[in-house]
Amino acid sequence: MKSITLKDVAQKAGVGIGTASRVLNNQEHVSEDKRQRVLDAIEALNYKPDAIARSLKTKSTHNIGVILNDITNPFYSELFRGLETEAKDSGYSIVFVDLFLQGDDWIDSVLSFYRSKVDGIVFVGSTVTQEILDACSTYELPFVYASASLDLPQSAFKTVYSVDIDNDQAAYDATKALLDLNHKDIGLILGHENDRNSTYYRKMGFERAMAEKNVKINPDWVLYGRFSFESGYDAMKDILKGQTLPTAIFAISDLMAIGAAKAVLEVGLRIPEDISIMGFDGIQNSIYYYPEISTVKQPRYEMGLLASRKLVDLIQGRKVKETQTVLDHEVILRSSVKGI
Amino acid sequence: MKSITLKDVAQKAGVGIGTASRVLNNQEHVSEDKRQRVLDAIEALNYKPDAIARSLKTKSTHNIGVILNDITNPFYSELFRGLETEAKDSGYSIVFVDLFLQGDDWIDSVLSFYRSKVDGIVFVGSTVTQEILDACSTYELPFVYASASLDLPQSAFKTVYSVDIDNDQAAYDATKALLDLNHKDIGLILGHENDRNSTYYRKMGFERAMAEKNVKINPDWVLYGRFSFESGYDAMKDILKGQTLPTAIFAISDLMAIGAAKAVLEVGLRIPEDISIMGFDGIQNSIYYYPEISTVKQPRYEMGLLASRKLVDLIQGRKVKETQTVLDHEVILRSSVKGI
DNA sequence: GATTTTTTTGTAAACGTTTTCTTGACAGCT
DNA sequence: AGCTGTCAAGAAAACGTTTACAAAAAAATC
Repeated sequence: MKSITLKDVAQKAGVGIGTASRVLNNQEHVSEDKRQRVLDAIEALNYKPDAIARSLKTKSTHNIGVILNDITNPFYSELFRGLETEAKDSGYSIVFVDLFLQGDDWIDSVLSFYRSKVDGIVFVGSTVTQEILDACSTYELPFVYASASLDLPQSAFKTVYSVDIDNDQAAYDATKALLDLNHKDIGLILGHENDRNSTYYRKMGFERAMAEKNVKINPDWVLYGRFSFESGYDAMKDILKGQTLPTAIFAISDLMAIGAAKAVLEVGLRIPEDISIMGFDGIQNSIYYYPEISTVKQPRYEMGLLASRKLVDLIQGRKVKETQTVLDHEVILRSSVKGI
Repeated sequence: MKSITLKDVAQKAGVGIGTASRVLNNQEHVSEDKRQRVLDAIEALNYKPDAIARSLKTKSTHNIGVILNDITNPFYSELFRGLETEAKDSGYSIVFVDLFLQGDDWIDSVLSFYRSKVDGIVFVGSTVTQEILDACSTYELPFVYASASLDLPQSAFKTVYSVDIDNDQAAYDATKALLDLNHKDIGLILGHENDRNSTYYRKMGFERAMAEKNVKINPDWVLYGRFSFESGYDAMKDILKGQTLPTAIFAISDLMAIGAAKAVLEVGLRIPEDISIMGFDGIQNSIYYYPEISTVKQPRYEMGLLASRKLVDLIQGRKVKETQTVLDHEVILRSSVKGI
């Protein structure tokens, strides 16, 4: 079963292969007469151009590589949806890698993307490191960061395109919301300990808000997790073992907030009467928990969409207006939080 | 910046391009001497073979297309993880399409996969239709269904490879568990109404268990949702409006079960004292809800893994032992359920 | 009507591999 | 020494496009 090529089309239409190609990519310099003949032939033979052969010539696969750490985390899957939809609309396909089970080796994935010849890469939720920058630069791969913080000397930033919220400010706002409700004993559940990404900046925002009101931070109530249900649950268990308890918990992911909430309820304490819970991300889940989890909502779909759009602009050599896009966040108070 | 090709390598090594290629794909018939020279040249030049050019010759991209309906649904994202990991381990990359926002047009995606020349396709959660079968057959694309039911005359099945649980039996078992706890007034929250996929079979299992115990089904308590939190919540709201209430709810996804649970708690009823809740899928979420949601656990990671493995076997022309693989499910009773 | 300019067209050369052929070398036989 | 068979290796064709180039045709100019 031989597949039909452009040569067949040209033959059938009685034109040269060059002309057929020009019609296919509707370029100029072809008479109306022949154009129609070629179009008819394409139709008649049900010809579909071979993307591989085309890529070989044009050096463009119309594939975008996406690397992220945990597609199972609703925040990422919702962001990813934005990415995918927008990419599709621009005529690009997504080649996907989840690093969760494959060691956190971002560089290796970049290499593998280079080998498979994607047109560009979106890094989701990764810290920007010099190493990654270098890799992308040697391979001449355009790239965009989504939901990622920039852990580099300011000078290196110029070339780095990203879409994110202001994590410091967002955490500040959330903490402030709790403080405004007269909470002073606030626990903090963070992400990965050595992470210079969101964990780092949200911690800063928390500390800033606390300092501003001259509220002491109890180090026993500041714990590190891994953004997951489980880690939030475990962290809260630890806190609950202590002599004194906080009146509010700020977990920097909704998943951890839900895990923490479960731990609270399990020991017979009430939310929000005994302990208020504040999450982060604004995933669907947070509304459907009972009680509803207060949160800092990130525009995750839009974040993915913009990252995609930015990368496509970069790939196609269009001028990109903003290098770093900072989207708005929103503190949403729900029944998991009450004042004292 | 010119990229280095095999020709450069051959030149540097002082051999013909054919020999260089043979070394690259470590084939036979090349002397140890030259082999080493070529290897050195590859190393020295940091040569990376061009996947596109290779694909053009070999007619194989080492890409696998995956189509699913909602990556945001944890059941799918967890299954997807299995898929992705296993594919990667076999040297394949995943090209991903989520149909959620793009109309449920599976055929269109098949066409687009054909154009982009994937080596095979995994359909996740789709009903097997003749249309899809035909499309894959005309395009000569190997494919595997994961978590999908087969809505076709038996004769057509022979060619269809799939990995799933026995949905009818699983729903039967879950229902039976409730019946064994003396529940008789059981509500059922299903998926999409006209779906001939899991909704259909799980409904059958439910009815079978009820019939077996001669328990009447109250049609007011049988509602259709869309597998999401929201639809479960809405369905439960409807049920709660009625004069009489069921003592147990069986929702055929954990997301809907959680949505339903929220509706129950919201009106001041208790779980499980007033109403027991049973979900389906066994996602992480179900454990971290409070109270913990009982469920029918599907081996979703394994399901993805096996689907991947099966497809790769198919692509590489290996003999595949089972056409239809049926994995074990497990009814897990947790605190959302109690007897009466 | 001859010349120039512009447009259309087909041919052929890429793109970077794999693979088929052919040749050459070398060893193992009589 | 001649013959045969095996193996190594280079040259060249192929994969299906795009595109540069040159030739031909058409249109425009004088």
